[in-house]
Amino acid sequence: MRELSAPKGVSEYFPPRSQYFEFVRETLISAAKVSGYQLMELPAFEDTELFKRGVGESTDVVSKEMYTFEDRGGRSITLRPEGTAGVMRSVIEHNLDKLTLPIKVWYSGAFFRAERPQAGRYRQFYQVGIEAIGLNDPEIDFEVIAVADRAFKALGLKSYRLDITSLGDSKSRASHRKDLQIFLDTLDLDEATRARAAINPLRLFDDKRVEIQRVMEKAPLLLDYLSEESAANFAKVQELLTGAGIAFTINPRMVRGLDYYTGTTFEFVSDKLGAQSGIGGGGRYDGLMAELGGNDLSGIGFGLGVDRILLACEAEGIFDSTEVKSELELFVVALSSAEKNFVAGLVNELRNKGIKCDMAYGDRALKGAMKSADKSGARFSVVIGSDEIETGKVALKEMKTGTSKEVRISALSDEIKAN
RNA sequence: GUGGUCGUAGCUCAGCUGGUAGAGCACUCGGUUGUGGUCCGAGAUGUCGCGGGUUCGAGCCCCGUCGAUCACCCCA
Repeated sequence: MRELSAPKGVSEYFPPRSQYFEFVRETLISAAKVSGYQLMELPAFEDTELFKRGVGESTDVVSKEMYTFEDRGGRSITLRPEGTAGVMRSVIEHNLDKLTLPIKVWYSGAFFRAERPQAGRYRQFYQVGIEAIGLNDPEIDFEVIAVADRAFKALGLKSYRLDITSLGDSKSRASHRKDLQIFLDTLDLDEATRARAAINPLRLFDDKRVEIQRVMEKAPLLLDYLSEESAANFAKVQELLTGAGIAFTINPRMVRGLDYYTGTTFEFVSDKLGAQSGIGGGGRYDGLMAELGGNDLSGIGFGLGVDRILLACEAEGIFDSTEVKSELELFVVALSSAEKNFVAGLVNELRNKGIKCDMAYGDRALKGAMKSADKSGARFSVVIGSDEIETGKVALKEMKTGTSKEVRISALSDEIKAN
């Protein structure tokens, strides 16, 4: 048994798999950037109060999954369990809402939830998210969903679906909640289920037990209680999605875990994963900013789970066909220890010119050095002995074909760039 | 927080009804003088998760503990 090991439930990415993680994360970020979103780099921990007020004390995330501790000044600090609340806090704090609206930002980083780990669920996990704040319009709802969809398509994902619904405005929700409560009172539910319903009656729509699902088929749906304006907005979002060729399913039984969602709400689900199949989700949040003490601006955003998306990519075999390695261009081998210094200098110079290259370290025999050249994945290799240093010419060998070509050392970088 | 399964070399695992450990892959070196990917040969590596107990004797049985994993709750 090792003395030290990683804390329970954290994900770690190291070579060679880390390159796929990086590829996934960068692809997700690119989709946000190409749509005009700008970076917001925020702290990984915040005042505990922010999440209690922002995410909602009735949620499981806040009531039992937060990493909360007291710092040396006696302040209650919490490692961020999600990204939206922190973005809102920063926008309010720095008066970003005085700028042109909407504010469009993206973020990426680690998030923390003290849950029991399982496939695709970690205590520290990675998300890429975007927020568009200060505009309540179907076209921005559509844009946000389209950013996520574009990201998934860019990765080459196929086996995923998009569920959407609308939670309407506060009036729609209030009247629905009343009717739903009356309906639930007619049911014979066990205590645990009843307790869950008391916190958020919508939760029952998401229950995995078939008995509950069957009973809930007759329950009143929030979608039928939408105000005229909400319904019109939702219809417009659907129209835009359809026009863009983005397939979706209206799922009136969809339930999200965070309290702040209103209006358009959506979820991307992969069917190649286990129980934790949600690869991203988000929605509109009308009252959040005001709740946190800012102007009453509406916003919409999403969070995408980088860990789960990586898992989904692997499950779909995407990396079998896609080349994601940032390929090393050249591997330099010194024939003997006499040429070591020359090689170190040459490699350093080539790197200055932007050539991705590496060399054989230590005192390995030529065969061993060539083996590491092979494993490095470099496109070309060069062996340098006293002859090469004397003539200034080397045999530039293309590893895949095994053929080589005589090149002047001074022309190496140009030759490699040209190929 | 609850439940199932599992914990043997770097990795994947084998180890029959208890008699003090193996395979494949990977790794290092070599197969005569400066070239990798195939092939052949040689070599190194384990307090069998940890702590107790039963036994003449435990990797194998019992208890505890830690960890991993999957599922529930919930969620990215």
